Parts: sequence; C-alpha cells; structure tokens
Amino acid sequence: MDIEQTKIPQATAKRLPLYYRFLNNLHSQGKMRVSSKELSDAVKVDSATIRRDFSYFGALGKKGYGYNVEYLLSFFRKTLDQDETTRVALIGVGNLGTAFLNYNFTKNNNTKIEMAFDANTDRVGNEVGGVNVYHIDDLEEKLGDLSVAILTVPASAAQGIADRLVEAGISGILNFTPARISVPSQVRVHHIDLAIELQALVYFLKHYPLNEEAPMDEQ
Amino acid sequence: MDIEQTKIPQATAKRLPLYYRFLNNLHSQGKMRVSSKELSDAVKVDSATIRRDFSYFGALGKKGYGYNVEYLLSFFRKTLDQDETTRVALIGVGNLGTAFLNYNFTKNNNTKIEMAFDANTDRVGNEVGGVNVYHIDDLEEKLGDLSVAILTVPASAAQGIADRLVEAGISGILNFTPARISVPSQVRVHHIDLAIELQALVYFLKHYPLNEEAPMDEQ
DNA sequence: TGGACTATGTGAAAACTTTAACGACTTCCG
DNA sequence: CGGAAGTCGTTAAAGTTTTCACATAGTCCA
Repeated sequence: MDIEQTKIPQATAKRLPLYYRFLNNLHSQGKMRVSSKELSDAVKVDSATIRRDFSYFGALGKKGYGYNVEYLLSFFRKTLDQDETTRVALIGVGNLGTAFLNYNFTKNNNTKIEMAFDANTDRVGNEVGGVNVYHIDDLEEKLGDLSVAILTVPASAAQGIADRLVEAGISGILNFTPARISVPSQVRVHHIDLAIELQALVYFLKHYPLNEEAPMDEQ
Repeated sequence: MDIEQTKIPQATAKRLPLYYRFLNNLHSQGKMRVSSKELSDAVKVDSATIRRDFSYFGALGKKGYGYNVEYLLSFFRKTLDQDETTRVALIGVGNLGTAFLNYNFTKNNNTKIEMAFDANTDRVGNEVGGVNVYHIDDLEEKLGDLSVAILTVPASAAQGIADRLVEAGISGILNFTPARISVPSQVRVHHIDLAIELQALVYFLKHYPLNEEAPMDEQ
C-alpha cells in the first residue's frame, strides 16, 4: 500500500486533490484528453510542475498527445483512496461548522462527515446537512472508529477537545481555531486560520509588487 | 515604505500574522519577555526558523535575554501595517460568509469587513455581525475604494463576481470557492479550498508515516 | 506514408526554505 | 565581581520545490 508513495513530495501531495477535482469536471464534460498546458491554465499551476507531479506516479501520459482523462482519473481515484470513503467527525456546529456540514464533500471526495457534536443543547438532536448533531459529552461514546475530526469550536475549547479526540483514538485533526493545539507526534494536525489568511493576503498586497512578477501563491 | 521589505521570503511573511497574534496574547497577559524557544513551543515553528524570520527585520532581540514583548509587538504592528486598518468587503452571506462576519477580525488584526453583499433578497438589508448586507447588484456603487474582497459565494458565481470586483478596482481576493478564478496579473488571489484541505489531510494520514518523524505541516 | 507538429518525462540548474551549530554578548546568581 | 547559563544572530549545510530546456516519441494531416 505504501510502496513508492512515501517518496511523493508534500508539495505534490497537496496539489493532488486539486488535480483530481478538475479531472472530474473534465470527465463529466465528456472530455477525453487533456494536456499539462490546459491543466495549468485551469488550476493555475505551472505546466512543468504538473508534469513533474504526475511523473512521480510513473509515465501516465503519452508524448505528443497528453493525458487520457479517464485513465488519469481512475489512477488518481486509486491513489487518493477515493474508493474507500474516509469517515469524519465535526466538532462545533456554529456558522463555520454548519458551512462544512452543508458542503457536499462526498460528491467529489469520498470523504464523509458522519456525525457532528456541539455543546449547545439547542443544536443537539438536530440534523444539519443530513448529519446528526450529538452533545459533546457523548463524544467518546459515539465516535467509534472515526479517524479524522474537523475542529470548528471556539479557540478556548480547542485544546481540551483535541485532548479528548486524541484519547478517543483520532489520528488527524483539521483545526480551524486560532489556537495552535498540542498533540502527540503520531497525530497529524493541519491548521487553517482564517484571520491569518486574511492578514497574510493584506501583507502581500502591501509589500510585494503587484505587477507581472507578483509571486504566485496557491493553496 | 517598501525599503528592504521586499526581500522577506514568502514563507516568513505567512508566519508573521501568527507571531503577531501570539505576541498580542503575551502582552495582554502582562508578559515582558519571551525567547524564541518559548515562541516555538507555542506556535509550533522551529526556534531557529523564528530567529531567522525575525532577523530579516534586523536585530530585534538581545543575546542571553530574548525578545522584549512590547518592543517586538510595536515593531510588528508597524510592519504588518496594523496601524492602518484595511477595509474589506465580503461577497456571499451564506454559512461561511456569516462565520466570517461574526469573527471579530478587528480585535487583533486591524482588518475590518466594512460591507457585505448577497444575491438573496432575504438577506439584503440585514445586519450580520455588525455589517450591512447589500444586494449584489449594488456592488459597484457601494464598493468605493475597498481593496480586498472575501469571496464566499457558490463556485458557479465565482468568476463572474471576480470579474466585477477587478473591474471595480479591487486588488486582492481571498477566494473560498473551489473555482480557480482568473484575474489580471496585478490582482492577487489566495485560494482556500476547504474540501481540498480535508482531502490533503486524509492523503497525508494514509501515505505518510504517523510516527515521530511525521513531516510537520502547518497552515 | 512522410514529415511537421505536439507534448511528455526528466536531467540539471536555480530558487527557496529549513535546520544545525556556534561565536558573541547578556544576564544573573553566589 | 566572576563565572555559569542562557539566547541571539548568522554562517553554512542540507533539504525541498520549482523551473528550464530538450531529447524523445507519438499524433495527425495531406
């Protein structure tokens, strides 16, 4: 399962879902082939980078032709483990949490939010975006073998909940709170901090040239 | 204004808001000094990286002592242009948009959402998180000299709105839609794609070692 | 079928980022 | 006051990512 794949650079791995989604679009539009140049225009990643990224998986294209959409897609589906849906829990059904619950992840991603938790009893028992909301007190009881959690609680609650999630056996946390949580080294945390993203954008605008050569930044 | 600053690496620039926020916390806790090691533990960035980051701005610390919180903070305030509030518009008052409007950016960030727009007449005329919601048809009329926009509309509307924003003179867009929008080169776009973040996390969990040596990845 | 065209895959270089290591200077305790 | 401990700022090395540039091999039209 992990043969070869460990060698794929992180930067590449982060772009895979992007490629995957765009290929999906092409496929549903009935497009049969695509070149690295076309992909580049669509996802705003240099075409050489795309070719390099793909090449980590072997020779997926054909010279003078490009890539076969169907083939590439089925290859990526396997690689991204799209066949096996990853079950996810969401903690904190505020505005941001609700946005997530209403986002149809399963459509393209084979990632499904299975359950949600909240401390507010008004929200408990409801169904949001087709997902049941349980009380946070029942976290350990309900969580089962879910391995990924999305954390959309207030910052002050983040570390406490994270500790409980770790204790309950979670292995990945997508942390949307400004708190930088501490977890054992075998648990992976990705931070997405909305305020920082906004501030960083503003900083770049003020301090980096706005012209032709403005450094690209995606992600 | 731009003297020297242009040389600061992008990777460093992205961490500045993080440092800034933590220093703010320290300051309000009455802490007078802090070392790169303490900062490192808190924000989960290697201490050598922190010292290197700071050093781009000159010698801000003192050997054998660390950094003076107040001084560092006032320095960053200037550097991050915290003194001058950046005025922002938000387009699309759905769940995600609402989450933003309720997030008190101004508190730490001197970034303020001044107005919001939506196509849904039920939302127009309301006030969300203290921000007036206008109809999207009035975008050009109301926008004034705002230079940054947060895009939280459905993906299908993203490019059209982006075109209008560019036309209206916006210079930076924080794009939360899955659509990769095209803009002239003098406009800066940062993409934040929730589905991709989740998928990337799942990919890393499955393909990268979960032990001591798991590659760190923040933001 | 032949030849112009197209677009991949990759070696090599460049660019960027992180990390290790340590000299130099401060602090602080006894 | 003197020496141990602490911590910065930075040089140099290692690691990662992007980009260039082109040989190679397949396409496709006449």
